[in-house]
Amino acid sequence: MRRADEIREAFLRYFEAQGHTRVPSASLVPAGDPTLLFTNAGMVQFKDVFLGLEQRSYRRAVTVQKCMRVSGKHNDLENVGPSPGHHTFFEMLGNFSFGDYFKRDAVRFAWELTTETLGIPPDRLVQTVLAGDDEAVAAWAAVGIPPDRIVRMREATNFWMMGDIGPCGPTSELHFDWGEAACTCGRPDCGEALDNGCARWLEIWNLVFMQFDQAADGTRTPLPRPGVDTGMGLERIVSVIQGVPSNYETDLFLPLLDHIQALLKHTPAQRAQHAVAYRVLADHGRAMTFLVADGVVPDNEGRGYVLRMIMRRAILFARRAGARAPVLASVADAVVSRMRGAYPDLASHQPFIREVVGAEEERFHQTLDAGLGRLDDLIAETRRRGEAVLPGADVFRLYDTYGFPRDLTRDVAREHGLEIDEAGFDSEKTRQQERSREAGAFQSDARHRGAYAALRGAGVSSEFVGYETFEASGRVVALLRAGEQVETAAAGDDVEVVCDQTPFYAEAGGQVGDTGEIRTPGGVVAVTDTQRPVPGLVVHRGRVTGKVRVGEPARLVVDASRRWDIMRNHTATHLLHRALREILGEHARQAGSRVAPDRLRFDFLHLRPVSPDERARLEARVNEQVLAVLPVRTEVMAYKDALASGAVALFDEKYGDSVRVVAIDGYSRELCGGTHVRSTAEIGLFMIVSESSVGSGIRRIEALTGRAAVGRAQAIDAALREAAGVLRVSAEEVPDRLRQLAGRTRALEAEVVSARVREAAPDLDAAVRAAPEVGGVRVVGIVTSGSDQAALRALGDRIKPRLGSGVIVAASSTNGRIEVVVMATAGAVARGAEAGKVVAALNRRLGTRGGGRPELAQAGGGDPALLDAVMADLPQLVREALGAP
RNA sequence: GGGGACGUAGCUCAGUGGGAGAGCACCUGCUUUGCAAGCAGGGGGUCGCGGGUUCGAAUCCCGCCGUCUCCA
Repeated sequence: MRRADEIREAFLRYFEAQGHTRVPSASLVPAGDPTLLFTNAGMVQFKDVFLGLEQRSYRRAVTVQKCMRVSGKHNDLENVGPSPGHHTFFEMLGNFSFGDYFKRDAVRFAWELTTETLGIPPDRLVQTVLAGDDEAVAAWAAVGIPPDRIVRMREATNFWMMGDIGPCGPTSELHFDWGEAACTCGRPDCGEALDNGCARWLEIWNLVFMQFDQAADGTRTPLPRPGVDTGMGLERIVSVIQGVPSNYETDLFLPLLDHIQALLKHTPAQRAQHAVAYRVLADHGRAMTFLVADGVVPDNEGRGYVLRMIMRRAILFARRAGARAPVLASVADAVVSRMRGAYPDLASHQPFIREVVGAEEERFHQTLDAGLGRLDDLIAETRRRGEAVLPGADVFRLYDTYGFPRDLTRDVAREHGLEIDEAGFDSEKTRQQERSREAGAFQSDARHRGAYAALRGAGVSSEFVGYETFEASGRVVALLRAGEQVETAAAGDDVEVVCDQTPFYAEAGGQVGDTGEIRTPGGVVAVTDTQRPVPGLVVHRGRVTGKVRVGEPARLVVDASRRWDIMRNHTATHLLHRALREILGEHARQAGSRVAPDRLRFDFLHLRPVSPDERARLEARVNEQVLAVLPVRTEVMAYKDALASGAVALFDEKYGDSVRVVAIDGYSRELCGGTHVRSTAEIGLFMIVSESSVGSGIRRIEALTGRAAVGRAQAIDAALREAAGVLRVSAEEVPDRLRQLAGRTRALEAEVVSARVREAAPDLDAAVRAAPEVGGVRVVGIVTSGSDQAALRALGDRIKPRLGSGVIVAASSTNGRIEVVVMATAGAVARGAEAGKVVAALNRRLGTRGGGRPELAQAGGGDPALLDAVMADLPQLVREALGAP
């Protein structure tokens, strides 16, 4: 038996021996590809190469690619666990030809590798081709497979397309025959040709021959330089070679299953009983570990949401298998120790993985606890109604709004002898799905790149010379107006200009595009933005004055002071990245950035807010590097050499085989195509202006450098001086003085209320003594000025105990309007003297508006001039309120 | 991208247009010295932020921010 690690390495070595370049696995997060949630095949990182948009220094490549598949026609999350061969995360072995070898060699390599290197008996392998692909049949014949043994299939299984349009072609598949005993379909003619899902036949390798370019109308034209893209699932080939029918019985998974058994303290019998849960934990554990290592953190949308779903599913299965304590962090440890040999960066991210995973597991338990509480209420209510089924809408709300899983609801309901309305739940869920689908989904970006891809295909390209200079001479090689190629552009036109060389930096890696001017003999284009829609093509966007023509010489001049601001911010971004990892921990990797002239924005992985102390240390640390006057150097080297030298690569960026490294002497090394100052001293000053959250697990820092930082420092200083002047203290004393004043203001406000009450106090006793009685209810009226409703309430509260039983009307004329509070004691209310009724009567006389409850009512507005007369007439008013004559 | 819920004292939360609350925690005193001690008193709040409606908004409406959650 051969170990999976050996098989993986044997694959890479075989193709290296055949002249292939070993290319590292790309991140699970596809670089700059909004059409794809995760890298789901080996060819993803070569997509632009196949599309002819990108050149590599090699024409043959071999990879072991990390892949995620969570949804699609062949793979739904529900299958993972019950099925022995489905995974969310897997490794794809692949070899690629970019216009180099084609069918004959691809077939020969596949045959040699499987039968000789891996030693699979030839008679256990079955070949399929697309019906009519004689070239493929001939290729197999060349390695000794009789054409009558080759299975011809339809386009549905043996034709591959990247999307609606673009490269596509026939495929040839290699299937493994587990033998008659493995047959599950039971048909006498059981064979691969039936394509009926029989377990006897296992697809192990798919060879894609990229032969055509499909247009939007469905027509296919032959590609000038056809290529090859193959994919073989590592887990499957290992199961074949190790002779086990389930991927989970290979040495890729057994150590994980053993670890889980120890974690759950299960006997072998219990392990067998919970086989599905074990598979789910092992599979999802791998997916989760690799995703977090690639910078994905649990979230409520996009990739992070998929990660969360996977983790929660794993936790639920663990619970079902008897787990009562957190398990995921421990599973992640097992994955790291099993896979760190092939993926060394797993180990360096282990602390962060543990933290992310542990926090998510804890959060899910909170969600479950909260949901259980709501479910208890729901069950009690259903029983009270004498029903035996929980309504589908309620069960769905529990799931949709509170994240409480349907399966758990069912389990708990059954413990109480109740069922759930499954059909009702389903129809609610269907409705929600329809709503969401209508709102749109991911869309392809292939179309709008069409015009640029055509230019590139016609041999148009631009060389960037802006690392060394802000000005250059070139020639206008293309003009676009409204997306169409034109020969000339006149004054006022908004155009896109392409020149053969340019000092303008096109927006990339978070750095914004340059602005400036392009001068030609006949006119000038004021450039407001620079973009690179496809590799190798720089597009200047701007408005024409005069006239511009294709073929004219051009002088390209970048707005230098703006570019300097950008360069200061970009170099500062690198310093900040390094400082973050020093101070917060190595997990604090970049998750996005924007480098503009007026500020820089930097997003990074971190699970907590950055404390004021950490923020101050970050700022100080970056400024230390500025003051150290460190030289900034760039060099171009091979990708793997750059990584070996310790350069930081970003997981959401895409790199060719040759990369540029920006090194800040002795402090930071990053792969980066951006523009930088020559020495950190040129940054001048670095200042953090804000720290915030942009989603779970990701924080954002915004900062300034150079001119902007100085301007801000001056503005803050001026504001502080002004405040100090107003407060008549030194700048340092401002915070203490403000605290003191705020406290004093609060005390004074309280004082005013009690003073008003006290002031009125001598009158209170008199007023109470003089209070007339109307219909058995004593009536106290009191008028002040300048009191708000809170003060009037306080006044009423003082009168109440002296009165015993009765109605109190406290009024005030304040700021040209009346404020009234009416209180009625319980006894008065019992006799019909409700505060609300009294206020209603007052409203009629005073023009105030308001109301309230029987014990307390308030009103305001009205005409203060009427107040005294009306208050004198209070007894009559109360009489009306009582309904007496 | 679409939907739902939540945001009130340090914590957990109640409060559906009329006086900002409870439990726990904290402070003081008394009592008691035995397991979540008791009693009395007290401090602590921009009711997420900003608009609007209203005589009056924690409460209703709009926008924003944040958190949770489902779907794509």
